[in-house]
Formats: sequence, C-alpha cells, structure tokens
Amino acid sequence: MAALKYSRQRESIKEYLASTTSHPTADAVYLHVREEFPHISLGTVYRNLNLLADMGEVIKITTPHGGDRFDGVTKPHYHVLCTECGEIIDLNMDIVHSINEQAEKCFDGSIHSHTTLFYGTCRECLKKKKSI
Amino acid sequence: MAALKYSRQRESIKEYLASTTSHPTADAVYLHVREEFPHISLGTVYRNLNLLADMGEVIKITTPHGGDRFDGVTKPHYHVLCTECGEIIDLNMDIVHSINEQAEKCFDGSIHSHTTLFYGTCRECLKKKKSI
DNA sequence: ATTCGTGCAAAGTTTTTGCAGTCAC
DNA sequence: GTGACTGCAAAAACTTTGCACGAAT
Repeated sequence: MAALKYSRQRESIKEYLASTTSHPTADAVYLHVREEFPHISLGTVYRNLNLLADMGEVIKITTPHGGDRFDGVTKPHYHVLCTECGEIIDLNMDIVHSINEQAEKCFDGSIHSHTTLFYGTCRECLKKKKSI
Repeated sequence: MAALKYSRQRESIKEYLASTTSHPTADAVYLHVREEFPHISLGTVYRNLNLLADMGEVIKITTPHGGDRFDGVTKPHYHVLCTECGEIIDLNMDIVHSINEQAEKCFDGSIHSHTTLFYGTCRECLKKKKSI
C-alpha cells in the first residue's frame, strides 16, 4: 500500500471537478489545469484522475462516444446524455435501489449495484429543434 | 442514403453474433469470422459492426473496461457485468420503462430511453470465492 | 534520506479512414 | 457500368507507462 503524498496538481484537478458540472473529459481537465500549471502533462492528469476515481473522490463516467468523463460529485446519481449536443447532465433523482433486487431475481448470482445512463434532449436543444 | 448491398462478410458477422451470448469485442468477432474468411480485415469488421448497430440489427454495449462489446439480441434488455471475471451476462428482465418518466420529472428536457449496466458476481465466481 | 509525484516522451490499445481493387446489383 | 464493400495499411483518438528529476514527508 503506497502512502499518499500531497500534490498541488492533484489538488487542482480535484478542485476543478468540484467546481464544474460539465463532466469534462481528461483532456478538458488537462486544458483547464494547465492554466494554473502550464507544464503539467496529460499523463499526470490521467494518473491523478484514476487515483481519485479509485479512492472514490471522483467518479468516472463511461460514455458511448468519445473518452471517459469525470464528475466531482461523488454522491451516486444518474446522468442524461443529450443526443443532440452530446452534453452530460446531472439528474437530481434518487437512485432506484429496488431494481438491483429486481435484477437479482433474474440473475444466477449476486447484484451489487448499477449505473444508468438516460438518453434525451436537453431544453436548449429542444428549443433549437422547434425553431427549425 | 446509400443502398445497402449484400456481403458475405457482414452476413457472417451477423450470424456469429446471433449464435453466441458471449458479447464479444470487435476483436473477438474478427478472430471468429477469420475462420471463415481468413483475409477479412479488422477494419471491415468494425465497419460492419457499426453499420449493423446503426441499423439496429445489433447492439453496441459500452463498458468501463476494454473495448465495446456487441450483442446480437436486439430486443432491449439489461446486462450484468461480473466484477470478478469481467463477463457480460444477459439479464432476462423486462425493461423498467417507468424510470424514464421518473427521470423526466427531474430533468429539464425530454427523456427517450436509458441503458443500465448492473454490477455483480456470477455464480461461477461466487463458487470460487467460497472455496477460497 | 526515502518515497512518491511530475514532466516528458514513447508506446499501448482501440477505432477510424483513405485508397485501389472487387463484388453486387 | 455504377456504387457499395473489401483488404491493406496508415493514422487517429485515447490512455498507459518507463525513466530521470523534483517535491513531500
């Protein structure tokens, strides 16, 4: 077990994720943190994002297109992917734990948890579609 | 709109996916189809998998680790990812459409659908864990 | 002093794409 | 004959990793 040491870079990454709801990709995090640490490398960003995700201080969201995205909100919650603009939006909705039990009835084994990604159209994009 | 033409390679890929429940990666499909078409290229496999997925004749499953996986069962259904062995297993459970409506109440926009991936331990791996 | 973290660059993995030839219609 | 599909190879996109130096304890 390696002891964890403080690093400003890691702290900056954590702060950025805590301050935004944009669910940035690793590259977006890199571009942002680079404003504070112009010499930070993408490798360091990836290392820290994975480290934070492993410690549960950050959530890694796997999406169908493009790379993984990161979320500073660690309380379990669902996301919506807008199929028009590709944005990922937090859903302020309680996790439906009951479907784990429902699933376990249909599965030869045990179920611990689940992730759900909703597909929809955000308000911005609904507006645009109407105005066409 | 390009007219679709028959191709044996595409047919073989489709047949393979219809015949297995193993949710192979693109590479695994490639390795299998290569037995019938030794000169098929990985590029062709990817092109056809994407084509079939776009037409809805095959489902692309995005998973946290490794590449995407493909499923010949087009009827909407959930999957379980065994966190021990990494296998993806079909869940014979009805889609809970009601959570789309639930989600829409919490979202400023419209929700069309959702995908859910359950995390669990399959029977095989439960056995192994017990015997340790 | 020791151990972990960083920057850099190289390499790894997965997926897409350009092109010339081939096959289906 | 035309347009789609193929194999091949190169490239793109994303992520990880080895190494020597610097920072934290």
